[in-house]
Amino acid sequence: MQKEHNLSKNQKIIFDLIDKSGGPMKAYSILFNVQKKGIKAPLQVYRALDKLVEIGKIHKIESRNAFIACQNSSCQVSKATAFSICESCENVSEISNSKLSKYLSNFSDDSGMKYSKYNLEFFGLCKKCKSK
Amino acid sequence: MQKEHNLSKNQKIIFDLIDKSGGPMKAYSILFNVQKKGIKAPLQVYRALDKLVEIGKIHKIESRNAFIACQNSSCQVSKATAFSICESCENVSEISNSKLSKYLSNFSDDSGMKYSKYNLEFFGLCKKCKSK
DNA sequence: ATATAAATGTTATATTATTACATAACGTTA
DNA sequence: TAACGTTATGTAATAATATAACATTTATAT
Repeated sequence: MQKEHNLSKNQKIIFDLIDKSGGPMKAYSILFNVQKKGIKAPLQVYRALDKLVEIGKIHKIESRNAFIACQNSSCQVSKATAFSICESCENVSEISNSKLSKYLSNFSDDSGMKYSKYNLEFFGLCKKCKSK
Repeated sequence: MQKEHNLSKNQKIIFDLIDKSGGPMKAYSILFNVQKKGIKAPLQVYRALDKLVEIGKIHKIESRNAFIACQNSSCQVSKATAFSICESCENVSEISNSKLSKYLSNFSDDSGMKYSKYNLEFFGLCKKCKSK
């Protein structure tokens, strides 16, 4: 069970925006969209994003410098994330596949390193783009 | 068998630097280091980096905005990459584990999307940092 | 030789993210 | 409720990462 976090004002505004957008959003696009709500500076956005990432409400798509709302209600606070990214339309969706997450969470190689976190990004063409 | 690529002058200079460094390097640190060799502008660095990534001689560590020489002689031109990253000392190494790469290369979910590429980054503490 | 593609050089600028510092709101517990 | 510590906010400046646009040169393949 995930801990309830009471989002602050800025955190709520920014989370709602990302969540409603249904896809990944970039920090300065978020900034532009929330200026009418009084959030005027990049740092205000980045601080909210940092917190939202920390508590697992959003994830950063590293290869795109963009942020997406967590689509996985049982998300383990961003410790194990996987995304599929269409290289044509840039659609992103979160993969929740228990076999995959088990496999990766338990993965260990011969380095003797124990991994506490991973992020996986798959790339390809989505159905729509493939059929064009 | 990997195709031989004849690196251009700038590409060679930049690849050699990254390769000799033994770890990930950031673009502007590369720029600083090659200025004595006549490479003066960011774009010259980024162009060489783009090409080196394209042909699989280096990989980008997305979560760190850094570039590392491919440590895997049989690397499939950057279509399938996995790294382990120490969150304390920032040491990065490329994971080459055939089971893992087979598993991920063949992975497909119920989206009907066929993935042509993936990048996986594991995070944790390396042996040295763990024992501190 | 000549056409074509690839690489280079240069300037300017766009995009992404953080530092530093001051203030306000919130939550606890004495 | 007052005092304290923590978290969040506001604001300005700047650092770090990356690309656009354009001119020229070098390499490669007929």
